[in-house]
Amino acid sequence: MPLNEDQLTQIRDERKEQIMAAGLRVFAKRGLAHTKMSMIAAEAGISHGLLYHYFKSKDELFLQLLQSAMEESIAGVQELYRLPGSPLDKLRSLTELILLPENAAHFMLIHHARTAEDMPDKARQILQDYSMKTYIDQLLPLFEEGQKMGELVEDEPRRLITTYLTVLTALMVLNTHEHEDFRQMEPAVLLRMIAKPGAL
Amino acid sequence: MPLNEDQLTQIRDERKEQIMAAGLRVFAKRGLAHTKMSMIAAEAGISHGLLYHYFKSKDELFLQLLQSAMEESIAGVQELYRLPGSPLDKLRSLTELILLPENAAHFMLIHHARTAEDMPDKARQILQDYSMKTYIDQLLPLFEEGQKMGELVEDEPRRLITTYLTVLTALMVLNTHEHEDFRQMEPAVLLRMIAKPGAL
DNA sequence: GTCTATATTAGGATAGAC
DNA sequence: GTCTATCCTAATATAGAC
Repeated sequence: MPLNEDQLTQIRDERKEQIMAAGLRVFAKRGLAHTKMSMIAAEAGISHGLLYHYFKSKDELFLQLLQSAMEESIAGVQELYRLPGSPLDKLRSLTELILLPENAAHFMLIHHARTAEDMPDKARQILQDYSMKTYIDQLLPLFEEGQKMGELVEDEPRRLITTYLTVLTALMVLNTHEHEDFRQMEPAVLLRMIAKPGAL
Repeated sequence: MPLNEDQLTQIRDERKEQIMAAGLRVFAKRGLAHTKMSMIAAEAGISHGLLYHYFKSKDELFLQLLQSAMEESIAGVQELYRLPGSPLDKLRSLTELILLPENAAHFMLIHHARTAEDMPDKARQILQDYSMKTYIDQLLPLFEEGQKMGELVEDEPRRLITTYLTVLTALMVLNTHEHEDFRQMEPAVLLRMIAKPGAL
């Protein structure tokens, strides 16, 4: 018996999800240029040609993944404000969140988009839409409150946020390549950069 | 009049240096797989074919560059002991050294070797020869002295060194892509991770 | 919807002229 | 010692069979 409209739609949606999950894993590990479509096809367990049935090109697949990775990372920061605890507690949560291995693939994808030399213009556009400034603006109230409460050092807040985010960003990149030389960071050590000594 | 033996040797040495300098710049930026031999030739201002006259293959050129980058980074750490000042002063110098833009290319080359998926076995061998353990062993006396003097926190020293080097390594990678979003780190902020509050 | 050819181009490596 | 022309493989993308 033939498949009806709904069943076909469902198959298509499932396939697309399956391809995007596979694409995220492979792109995160190897970057855009060095990922072959055949790798993604193999990772997703489908044929090479079918990939092109769902995504017009390698770039298009990458761009869709980048867009959703950016959206999720912004949403992650916004979530902080809904957590209980002091500003320092929330920043500890942020630190843990960023260092979580499950999240590494998203961050790595963004890293590749930021650093690869031959990114399509569309990718640069997406990166600009969610620049560091976006994150700083979101975190500013939290840092200012932490300083008022005496939990955080007195440095100029935007500057302090940039510094801390830079370190976290750097670590999440390293974090992806689970290299035995580099240890899993303890949030407490990192927080010493921004917290008043007594507050930890 | 024909060139004599010495002059030919000199031309060859100069060319080789010229190629290696160009190769370092391009490999550091783009990695092994994504660097085309034609890019290095263009950067060095010579033809594609001449490159192969001096280096058997792309891999061979990369491996020679990796080897010397590793040797120089180890030598840099050893230099610390010849500097004047307290252990904390020396660690401040190390931090500055690692964050220096002039050194970024070397570190980036090593980073690519560590993270790319398709590195030749020879590269993995070189990386093992100069693993994190090498650096830790070199820095251990310095950290122990710093702890004895009350300048550094009391954590287990090898663990503390690993943590600090991991952060520095992560930053030097980010440092390479001079991205306006990420600010140049101030050593003082980073040193808060390892120094006793009073010592800074 | 899915697969197996196939066209096409890019890039590593070599050969041979100068 | 240096360059240009060429070979050859790998990988993106498409066409067409099922």
